[in-house]
Amino acid sequence: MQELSLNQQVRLAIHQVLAENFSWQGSSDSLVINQTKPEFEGDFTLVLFGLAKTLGSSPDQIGQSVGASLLKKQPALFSAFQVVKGFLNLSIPDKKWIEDFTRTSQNKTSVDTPRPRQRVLVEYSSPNTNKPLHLGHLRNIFLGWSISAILKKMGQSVVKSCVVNDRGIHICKSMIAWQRFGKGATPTTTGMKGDHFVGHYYVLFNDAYKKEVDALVAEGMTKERAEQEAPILKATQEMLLRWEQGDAATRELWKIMNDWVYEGFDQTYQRVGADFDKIYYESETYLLGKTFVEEGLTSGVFFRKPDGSVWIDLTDDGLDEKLVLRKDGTSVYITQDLGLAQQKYDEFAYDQSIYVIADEQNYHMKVLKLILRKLGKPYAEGILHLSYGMVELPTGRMKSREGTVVDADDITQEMVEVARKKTEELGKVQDFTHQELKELYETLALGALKFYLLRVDPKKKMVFNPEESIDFQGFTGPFIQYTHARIRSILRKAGEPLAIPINASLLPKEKELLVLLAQYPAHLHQSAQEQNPSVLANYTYTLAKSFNGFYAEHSVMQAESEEKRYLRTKICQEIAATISEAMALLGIRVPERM
RNA sequence: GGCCCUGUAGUUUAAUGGAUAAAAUAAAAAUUUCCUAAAUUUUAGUUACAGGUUCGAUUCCUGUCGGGGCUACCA
Repeated sequence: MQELSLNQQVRLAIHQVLAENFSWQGSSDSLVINQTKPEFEGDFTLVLFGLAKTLGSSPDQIGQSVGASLLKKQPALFSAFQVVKGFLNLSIPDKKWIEDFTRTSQNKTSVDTPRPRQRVLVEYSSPNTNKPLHLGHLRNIFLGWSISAILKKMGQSVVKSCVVNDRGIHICKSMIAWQRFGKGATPTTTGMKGDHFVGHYYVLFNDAYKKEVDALVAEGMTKERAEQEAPILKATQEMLLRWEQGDAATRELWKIMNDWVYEGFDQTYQRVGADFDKIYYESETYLLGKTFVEEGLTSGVFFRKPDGSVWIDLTDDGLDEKLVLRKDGTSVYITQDLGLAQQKYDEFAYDQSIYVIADEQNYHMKVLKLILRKLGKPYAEGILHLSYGMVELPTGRMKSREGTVVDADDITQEMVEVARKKTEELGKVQDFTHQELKELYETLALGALKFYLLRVDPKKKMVFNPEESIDFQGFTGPFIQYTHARIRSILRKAGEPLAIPINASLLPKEKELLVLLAQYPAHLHQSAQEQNPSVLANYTYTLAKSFNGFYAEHSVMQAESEEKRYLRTKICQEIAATISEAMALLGIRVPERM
């Protein structure tokens, strides 16, 4: 049988006493038990107000009664209590903390998974193939990767997938521009990374398009009309049509340009540590949804308008009528997604299908799930939109057409430069080989970048200021990496502790660390449950911060006694291991030295 | 217009309805004969506004004002 954590032991004990003393019927989960605020004596705090109401007794009376009984019944678990203004503060003896610490550190794998193993599909990073990745994509990638790692850690079976939007008007724009302005240039002849190369032609398209629109407007056409009539746009639309008809030349150019982009994407993915178990290409899946249209018409979920287009009426659900098939018979975005959802289910029989997509698509995802539900698809309920806020600049939203995007490769390289500069200034690793230095810079650069994007609640939009760049000090990845390197440095010298002294007393800084370490599983669970890596990021930072306070005040190697040296060495081991594991779940490596 | 999200120190972010709202950064200062000063310590500064529910509201509800997104026979 698995032993209970301290937290659970306390909760259970309180529950038992309440049942005995007051015949209380509530569940132990409904008890509000917090960590005691530092300005009060104690470790755990039971909030009494809610109980006072249901028990018809004063908070003070309940607190006194429960406190006294706990002390009497479980003197090994509780050493003291105090009732302050409706709060029952309970103290746990040092011995108990150390016991719990040694037990959990010996039994590291006990991040228990009570829930049955589930099959989870996580889709993240679904780029268009007409331009390179930017900072927003990075947030998406890091989130998706991290949540996959966290769910795996919780014992679930995770498949990471990616949908490549390789087809459509956007890539045709780059193709047209390349035909007209490219003069046969390639990434090789220009020395450009493939995705940037293709993105360059996307920009050229927009420049040319804008010029044509302006010219038409100057001739007296309205802007709306001009935007539809611009010859280069017409040409693009014709190209898309030829693509759909399977025109060989069009398909060939399309393939060449997409391959250039993939080469570029792959480099970026590899550098930032993104990987996928399954890649879907829109060009191979975009027709899948059409079978749904027949099915929906038959079952009466969809209806056909006189012009031949097919719709679904969602007004009863507070939404609009939504088109699922154009009058010309071609399918739209939502229809493709219906088909893809089915395909994913056929292939992986998932319990849960997570889509990591920006919150601008909240409506779309709501509709997707709703339609599948109306069609009676059993897997509809497993669909989950992990909606994240977009990364904005101080001036507002990033716009690729206006050239205000923060490019993913650029920002990564910038971080590497910062890492190099700082490392050289500090001069702590002058014995590193060229290769070791290179690796260190990558580790630090990506640590800074990933932590920056993951420390914020995914649901919230975030603002990135290119002027200020990303810090290496304070609430950052490198801060935690540095803390890890410091600990490892101690451990290289200290060796293995021979015994952990159960009866040692704890100094405040030591105890603080034990308390924090005991909270790790709870934070891990929370971040999995909320699908929110920032919980883990915040926790890890607090742990590192707390260690640095300890480090400044106490010496491990020169401890007051051998007993203390062993205890502190053990604490160092556990902190390092926890930091390392938590950071790994965020996709961040931690160095031995820096 | 309709629907959804959002408003916390100068700035970027925390806080299952719980005690005196917490960090970082920017600012001012202090700490290296001692395990890595990418660190630590100290000082000053915040819940848009008005109501309501509650023993208790940053959190829940209503309204006002600000910001954003969606509302395509684009993806």
